[in-house]
Amino acid sequence: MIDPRLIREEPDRVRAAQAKRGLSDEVVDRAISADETRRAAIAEYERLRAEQKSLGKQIPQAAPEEKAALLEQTKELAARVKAAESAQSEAEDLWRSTLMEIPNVAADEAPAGGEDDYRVIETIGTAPQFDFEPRDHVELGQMLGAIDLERGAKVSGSRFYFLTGIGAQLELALVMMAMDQARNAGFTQMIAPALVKPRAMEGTGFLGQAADDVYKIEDQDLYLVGTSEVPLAAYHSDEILDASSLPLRYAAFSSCFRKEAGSHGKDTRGIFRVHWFDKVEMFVYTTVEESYAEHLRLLAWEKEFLDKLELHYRVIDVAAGDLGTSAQRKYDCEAWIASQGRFRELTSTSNCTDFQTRRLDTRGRFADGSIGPVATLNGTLCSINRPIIALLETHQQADGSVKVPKALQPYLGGLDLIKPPT
RNA sequence: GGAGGCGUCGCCUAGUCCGGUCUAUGGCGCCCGCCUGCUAAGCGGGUUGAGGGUCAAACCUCUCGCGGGUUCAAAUCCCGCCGCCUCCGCCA
Repeated sequence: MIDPRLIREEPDRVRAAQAKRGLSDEVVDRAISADETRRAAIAEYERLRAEQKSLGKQIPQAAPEEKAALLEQTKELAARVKAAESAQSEAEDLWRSTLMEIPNVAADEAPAGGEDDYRVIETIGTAPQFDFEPRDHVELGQMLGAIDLERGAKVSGSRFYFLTGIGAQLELALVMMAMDQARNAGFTQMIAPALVKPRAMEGTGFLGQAADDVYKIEDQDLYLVGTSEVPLAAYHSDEILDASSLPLRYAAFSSCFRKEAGSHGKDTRGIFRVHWFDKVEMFVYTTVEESYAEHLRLLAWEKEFLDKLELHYRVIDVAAGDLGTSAQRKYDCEAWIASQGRFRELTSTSNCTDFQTRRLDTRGRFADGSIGPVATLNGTLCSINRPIIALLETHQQADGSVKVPKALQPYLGGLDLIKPPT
């Protein structure tokens, strides 16, 4: 949720932000009028309620002959208070739900426009050159006994898979490498629940435009998370954090589930776009002022991880219209996927400023004793599947074997070359 | 899943049976001040959060796990839910 004061004090800034994302600004006018209605309703209710309270106080001391008249009066007033109260809460609900429709105000620096309007910030390394016909990860995964797609489909349906043998080892190695890196950088390691209550989903902004992508548990008020950003953002909900403890840096491992509705026919081959995968995610609580610098640090940690995997990748500044509800700015790291001849998203880091914390009621108590908003940021450290794809395709050899990047070798028991099982 | 107990302003706690003066008691911690060469002790004051209102204030409203109900009036009575604890059952 954006700062309600923005609507009242700088509505034009919000209108401009909507336009930058390619959204209509009529919601701004609705929010302004909902705010006015709400404040009028509050004033009316509070006026009646104050009257009711003061009359109520007179009743115990009232002389018996006055009592009946007083009771009559207060009884009538009670009905009006009740009506005013429900009018007030109705106005409050409308105001809140209108505000909730408004996504975070994109950073001035974020490019305007949609998915294709990103700006390339930098490109690292060069595309691998092969003196043979390179295989894609599906073929390599099969040759190496690492990925079993047929049985994944048999057991769970399309966009499911088993990681087998060296594939399973690769996941564990990547997870450990990511977790070690995070811990060394001062993150607290976490294993987070993959099922959450509506509050957590709503609070992180995933029940808005992304709702179609979210699995809901039948007959229960629980959702499967698409990222551990969700449980981590809700982790400190309803809390006031001591600002001197900031930044709070968490690195969580969890499974992630996505319906991938609306992407039928897209990336159907292999394990690039799947309904379930595991991920190590960085999540930070910090001050709004520090969040911009922290965002660059998260990006640096993502790059460090990709560097260790010796991948060719680029960093893009995602355009406003493609930011998602909560983000103020987002950088994606896209690795070169040889079989596709293009860069594809492997990791992503977002600065959500105080958008999520406002919804989830997480605040900070600062050195001067004041209480105010704090910011959240998230960043993928390792999304497992896609790094495996990039790894296999980038480091493949003519015979189908795959070189293991130096940094990953210790996590595979010193293995430097993955060979097809004999 | 069954039975019982509990949930009060950072922590502990009084109040709940018997509704109104609860504007929620006291202690700890914390903050400010006084005092004392320093420190400690002592003394005095402050200390939930949100919203409305205002130039700022004053002031007002809400907040005793959450939601509803009864009532002129609810921490207190009634109903539902959630969480925690104990025991039993089941289970990885």
